[in-house]
Amino acid sequence: MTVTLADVAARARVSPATVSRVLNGNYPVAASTRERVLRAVDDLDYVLNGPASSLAAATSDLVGILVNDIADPFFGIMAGAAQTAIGEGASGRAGGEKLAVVCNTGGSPERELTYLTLLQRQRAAAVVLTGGALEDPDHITAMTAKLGKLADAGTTIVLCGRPPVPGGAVTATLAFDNRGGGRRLAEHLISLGHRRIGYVAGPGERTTTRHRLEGHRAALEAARAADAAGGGAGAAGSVPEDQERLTVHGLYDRRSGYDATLELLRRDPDLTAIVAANDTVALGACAAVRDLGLRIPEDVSVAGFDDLPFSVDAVPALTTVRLPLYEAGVRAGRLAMGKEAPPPGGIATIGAELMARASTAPPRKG
Amino acid sequence: MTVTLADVAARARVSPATVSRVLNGNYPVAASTRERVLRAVDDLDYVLNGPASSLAAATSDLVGILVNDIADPFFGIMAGAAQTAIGEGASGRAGGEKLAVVCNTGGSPERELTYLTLLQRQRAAAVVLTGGALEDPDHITAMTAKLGKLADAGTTIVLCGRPPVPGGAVTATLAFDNRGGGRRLAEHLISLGHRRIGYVAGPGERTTTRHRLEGHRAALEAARAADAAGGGAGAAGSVPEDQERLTVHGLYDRRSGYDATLELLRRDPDLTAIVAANDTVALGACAAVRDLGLRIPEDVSVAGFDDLPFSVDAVPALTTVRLPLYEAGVRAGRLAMGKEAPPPGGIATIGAELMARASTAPPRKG
DNA sequence: ACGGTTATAGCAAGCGCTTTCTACAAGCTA
DNA sequence: TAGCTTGTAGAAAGCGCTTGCTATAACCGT
Repeated sequence: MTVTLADVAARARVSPATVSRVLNGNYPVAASTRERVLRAVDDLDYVLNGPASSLAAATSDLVGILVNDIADPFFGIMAGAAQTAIGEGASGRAGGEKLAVVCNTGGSPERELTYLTLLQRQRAAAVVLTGGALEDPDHITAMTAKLGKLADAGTTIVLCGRPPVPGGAVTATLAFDNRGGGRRLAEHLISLGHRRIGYVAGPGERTTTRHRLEGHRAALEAARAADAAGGGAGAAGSVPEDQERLTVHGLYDRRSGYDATLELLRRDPDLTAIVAANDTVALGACAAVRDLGLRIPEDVSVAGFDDLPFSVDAVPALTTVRLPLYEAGVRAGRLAMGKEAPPPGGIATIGAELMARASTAPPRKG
Repeated sequence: MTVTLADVAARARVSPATVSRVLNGNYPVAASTRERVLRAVDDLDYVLNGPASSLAAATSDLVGILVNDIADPFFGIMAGAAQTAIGEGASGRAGGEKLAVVCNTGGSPERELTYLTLLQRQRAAAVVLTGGALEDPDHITAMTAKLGKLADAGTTIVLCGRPPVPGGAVTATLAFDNRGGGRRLAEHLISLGHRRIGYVAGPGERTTTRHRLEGHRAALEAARAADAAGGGAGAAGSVPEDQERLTVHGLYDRRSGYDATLELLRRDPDLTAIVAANDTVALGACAAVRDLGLRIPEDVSVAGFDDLPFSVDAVPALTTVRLPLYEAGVRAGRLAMGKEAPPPGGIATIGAELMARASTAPPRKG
């Protein structure tokens, strides 16, 4: 049968209690005894029974990291960083190691809740939620309740790249400045002279989508006002009134970017720029623009969001908004482990930086 | 305090045993009783104590999926597919749900073993190992031993995209035909007329790297023989003897591709094609080729491996070798859950398909 | 109407660990 | 030397669940 604590104790000629204390390192044990125990552990090739340990201690070493789409490097980078931050610094022995695991919700609210229940069931030590949240009221209610229960059970909760949740259950929130990013990207295009800008948005019910779009619209609004104040239209006409018409929602994948871009350019062939929900979508947008026989950026500028690793290698290199995904992931991991104090108010906003590259340029003269 | 099975039992006016049996659905319970229990569960908002359950049942509902690099879509796609396959088909109630989690080893052998120990400790129901294995003898020994112990403890082990492991501990192996893929890619270039082909390999100690390279070399060897038989050099000279000189090892990232390509073209400016370890590396290779003022594919053809989603949008579209990552992941997940019978001999080889696109073309004459 | 099935449900013994409380030596102080 | 504190280790009571075995009705054929 499998080796148990008692077996180790017998071999080391100590009590099970002593073995437990050596393994957990939370109680003074004489050096000689410790050594004897450790040798017995090695000799017998003992592996702690996690469930038994968790049952007795009423907590486990499981840390869950929830992501919307594990195949998307946006999440992969954050999750990997968090997992690294959680795993490292584990004291060599059985003590410190946490089991940092990532759970892929696929963007489904049901699976998100299921995973949280499963983690709750395992008495997870901490949970990190990444990516934009769904804005469905029922889901928000359910999530708030679930997070509250997790917090009550002693689970640390950290949000990474997702807006704050009311209720005090969350230990720390790292929110991305998606509004600011959207705004800066639009301002960049405006300053280049663009006024008719198509927008390929992500799923409409996600906070990330909404915030980026809000920033975008705000910048356009400001430009319209400025143009009006400056006495009429800008370099390339004026900002269209009906922004809804220049917006198409899709998923965060290439195909959506392709289809939406075709649709946008059909609706308004005079668009001089396309802003995409993220870099993957932007790639699809580029393909669509090219398939229409247009050049980037001479005929149409294209911009993305996230600055994923492949974006700099796109041709032309993609103008995008950089989010410090890795750094945010590391910080989230550290916060989940209590290795770092939460920011004041529990909330920190993480900046989004414009990366102006070759895929955007001034529009051709009318 | 937290609600326990006993609380539910009391409220439903049954014994704890009955509640357990309702929840697990592995024992006949009268419909009326079941309903009463289920209502009590809902009323009290009861969540099973996983550790207690696992301790008593000597098994858990944890399924671990190990990946080398979670930020790489290659792994993300497989892991996501496996997770989906494992999660779905869970009978609605507390019964079937497995907690499918992915663990990021970062390619480190130590972390790989650590994760396996952690999963062993949790009495994981199954483990899926993805990606190429390390060829270090010590690590192989340690892994074989560890997998043996896991198997002894009743954990199902499935390999996905990794060569078979001797010893019988593994339930099923899905091996990618990396050799065949490497060969077909080289044959494609050879048939286009290329003879001096640079190779940007992955980390030398990985099976995937070695197999792809072996396929590549075999095709070149065959071409050399054919050229000789056919009376001399082919369209663009003959296949160089010293293939080592045309091979540079790096990591699976863009930077490695960039650096290695500069190095290759420095060593031999007459190269007419570059084969990269994977698509990400190929992107870096493309950037290097361009920075040297050369055109793709007119001056230098470039090819990748994996057919990641962004590859079709590269400019020019990347010639690559498609691996059915999603399908393989699903199958691995189903095998891990015992939803599918293992292939004969426990091993299935998964084909690799050449995707000839615009980044490869015949070399310019002489 | 009665022994024998069959369908349900309860009893109680663990599963392997953690941790409180207690016990025992030593090493001090006074 | 008596009486403490301090350092170290053991005894034992659970943690909350599963499951083999047992008990009780209800039901059957004859």
